[in-house]
Formats: sequence, structure tokens, C-alpha cells
Amino acid sequence: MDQLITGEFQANGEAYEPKTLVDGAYRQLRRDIIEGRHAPGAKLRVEHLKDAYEVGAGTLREALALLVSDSLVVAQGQRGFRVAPISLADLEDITRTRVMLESEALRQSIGNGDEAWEGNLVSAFHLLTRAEEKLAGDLDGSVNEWEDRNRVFHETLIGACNSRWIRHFLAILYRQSERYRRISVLNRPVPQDVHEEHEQIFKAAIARDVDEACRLLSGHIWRAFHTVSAVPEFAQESAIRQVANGR
Amino acid sequence: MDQLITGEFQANGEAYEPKTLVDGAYRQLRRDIIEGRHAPGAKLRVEHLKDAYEVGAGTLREALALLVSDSLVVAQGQRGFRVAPISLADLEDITRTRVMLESEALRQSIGNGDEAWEGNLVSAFHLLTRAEEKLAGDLDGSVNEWEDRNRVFHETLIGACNSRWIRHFLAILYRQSERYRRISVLNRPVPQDVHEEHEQIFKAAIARDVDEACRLLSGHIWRAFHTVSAVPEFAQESAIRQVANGR
DNA sequence: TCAACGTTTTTTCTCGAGATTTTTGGCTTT
DNA sequence: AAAGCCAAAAATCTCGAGAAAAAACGTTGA
Repeated sequence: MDQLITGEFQANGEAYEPKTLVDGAYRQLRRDIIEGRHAPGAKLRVEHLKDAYEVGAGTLREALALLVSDSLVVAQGQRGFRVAPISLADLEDITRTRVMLESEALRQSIGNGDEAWEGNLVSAFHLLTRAEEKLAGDLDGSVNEWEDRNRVFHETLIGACNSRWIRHFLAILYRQSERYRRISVLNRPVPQDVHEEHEQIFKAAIARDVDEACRLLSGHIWRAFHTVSAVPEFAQESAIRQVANGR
Repeated sequence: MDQLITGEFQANGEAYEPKTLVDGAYRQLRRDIIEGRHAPGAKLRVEHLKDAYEVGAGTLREALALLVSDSLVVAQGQRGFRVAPISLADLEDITRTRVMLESEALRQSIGNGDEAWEGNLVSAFHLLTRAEEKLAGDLDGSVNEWEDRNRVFHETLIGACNSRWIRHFLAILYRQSERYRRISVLNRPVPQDVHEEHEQIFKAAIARDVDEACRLLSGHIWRAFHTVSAVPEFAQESAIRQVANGR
């Protein structure tokens, strides 16, 4: 089967080799937005960015167009591009929708998953556990590794869900959630509670306890929302609106 | 608030004026794919299309990039663009996901909807009824009108749902469904049954009967799936694969 | 007859310059 | 002093040509 260029995450941990300059700029730009290097609401000037990413103006425009449909960038006709704004209401919407979709996906995945899926899940959980140990041990630079492995763990959980569309939508929502998390949590999150939650979800999934797994996963996702919403920066919506308007 | 260029449908029936050439080409191309003028799996050659749509090559590439994230076009690195392939399994996936999201959206919409929403719904249902009468009366050229008003009716139904993300995903899925419908149903569908279903859904929504409305809506969407899957062209998956591979 | 190789042709991808539109700044007027 | 208007400047949007890659084709050899 043909491989989509601008598709989902890849499940394995190997480095992705961009096949084209547009694709490379798209991924680099997406990462910079998710990790907060481009602030929400900030203007994205083509003339300025084409030098930073070392591509032509047309190429960068095409990469920006791809980001528009991921809702990470908004286009204002004849007035250029901006980083998508953020708000607590938006994060709540993202969270609610994600809980609904991820519960359904997990339900299907546990129902369909074979032994190979179990194996992948054991592996993903193990790698995540190791990353969480490093995170607790104050090793710098392990945040990115944790983010990667956390993403892979969640992807593997729903990996046996045979609905491409649900997985596609969840990938979009996951990126949005990650952006909020990385913007708000500048220092590392509390890893101990999160690790326990991951372990409980993992065990319930392996035990094929659908209802319990969904219940735990929903709680896990909502807890992340409440963690972010407790950050002072987000607690007051007025500050957000200021950022969202980009002025 | 700023208006997004590449956003959702507009609820009213007025003509949309594209603010930029990219946006115009994007909408025109999207319509041509949905209405089947570009066959599934067909190659989209930039050199050939830029003349047809009367824009530059770079502009057309940008429009194609926008369509990639709608999953109406797939990009194969260094090998150009193709119209997204179709398959019965994909339609089933679309339908299942759509039923889940649209039920939730309708549930919220009926819960939140005020009198203004009721008014919009009455209006949309009335216009749809008129279009269905014309369709039964064998007036040519009324298929596009029916499609427009059918879309507006479904949009209005879930219009009071306050989740932007659910509405966004539903807009994508609706376009996909419309493509399958228009590819398979070259002659008009049976309007009588469909009209009765619309009327029942409409009445249940106005009566604020959430469970009944969701039940009817789900049946309505699934019935459309079965209608398409009964078409000989779709009944045999082998023919589909041939089209999907585009060779 | 079939397979493999090298050349030709087609198509895609990329870049920089020109035309439009928006924004900014200063000036005049009330 | 505040509001409105005109001009300069910045940024965006668009286009066509050149470079790179992939596909098609014919040829050669076993």
C-alpha cells in the first residue's frame, strides 16, 4: 500500500526521513508550534520564516497550507497566517471530544487486539516506564523522550482499533493536547501519579477489561485537562484572550 | 472575530466569494472531487490542472495541499497527487464514525438549542421539503439544490452543538459521504422514504425527544450506507480495488 | 521469449521576481 | 486635541522558468 506523506504518526521510534522539502518544513514547523516556539496567535511571516527554515517562499506557503487543516495554523485571506489561538474553552472541547473518541477506540482495540498487539503494548509501556524513571531522576533532555513514548503508548493502546477515521481524528486531537501541555507545563509534570495511571490502564487493557480500561483512560485524560487549567496562565481567561487576539 | 478562510460550510445559502485564488481553486477542486468529476484514484497532474482552473502551478499545489488534510487527496512524495481512493470498507468506517459523532452532536444540540435554533430548523426543513418535491417532479438540475439543502438541514440539526471540534470532524465526514453518494447514485435517490425520515427526525428534534431523534438519525445515516452498498458498482469489492489503485 | 540496463521523455518540485492588497505613518481639517 | 484622509512602505499573493526526480521506452544480451 502507498504510504501517505502527510499522514499519521509512525508507530516505531525510528527517525522519519522527509521525502520532500515541503514535507520537511511541514514537520519542522508543526513541531515548533506544538512545542511552543511559535506562540499562539503569533503572526507567521513568510518572508521571515523562509530564511529560518531554509526553503523558498512557495514551499513554505505550501507547508503552512498543510498546517491549516490540522488546525494548528489559521489563514486570514490576504492577511497572512497566524498560529492558532488557544483558550481554556477550546482545551475543554478538545478533551471532551478526545475522551469520547478514545474510549470508543479503546473499546474496539481491546476487542480486536491479538497477541501481537499485546506484545506491542508491553513494549510501549516498558519504554514509557523507563522514560518516567529518567524524568523522576532529573535528567535533562528526557522530556522530549517522555513525550515521544507517551504518544507511542497511547497510539499502541488504540492500535488495534480498525477505524482509520477515529485514529486520524485522535492524532489531530492528540497534537492539540500536546501543544497545550507543553505551553503550560514548562517544568516537568508530576510523573508519579501519571505513571500509576498508565500502569492501571495498561493492566486493564491486557486483562481485556473494557469498561475499567475506558473508565481509567477517561479519568487520565480529564486529569491532564485539570492540571493544565490549574496553571495560573490559564486560570484567567482574560490573559488568554489577549494572547488569542495576538496583540 | 476573524473569519477563517478554509473553514467550515457557511450555514446560509448565499454564494461564497473566494478571497484569494488559492481559496477559489481549493473550493472548485473540492467540489469537482466530491461530485465525481475527478474519479477516485485518478492522478492529479499539476501541469494539466493549472490550465483548467486558470491559476499558476504554485497556487494549484497549495490548493492540493489543503485538500490533503481533508483526506480528499493523497500526496505521494515525489510522485504527485491523486484523488483519494474509495472502498466499501472505508464508507462503512465513515458511516460508523459519523453515526457516533452525529448522535452526540444532536444530543448536545437538542439540549442547548434555543428558539432561534428551532426557527432555523423549521426553515431548513421547509426548504429541503420543497427541494424534495421538485426532485419527485423530475425537474432537472434540482439535484444540486437538494444536496445543498440536505447539507444545510443536517448542519442546522447539530447547529446548537457547542463543540467546534465535533462539528469540524462532521463536516469532513459529511463531504466524504456526499462523495460516495454522488459517485454511486448517478440518477436521483428515492426521495419519498428519505423525506419521511427527514420529517420524523425533524419532529423528534422539535419535540426535544433526544433518544428518539438520535435513533432516527442513526437509522437514516445507516440506510444511506446500505443504499450505496447495494449499487452493483460497489457490491463487488474487486472492482473498487481496481479503481482505488488507479490503474 | 524473457529479463536487465541505459537513455529519453514526462512530471514533479523548487526558487526568485513582479503585481495587489493591507498596514502604517504623517498631514490636514474641524 | 481628535478624527479623517492621503501617501509611503511592508507584506502577501501570484506567476513562470529552471533543476531534480520518476516513469516510459527501446535496446541489448542471455
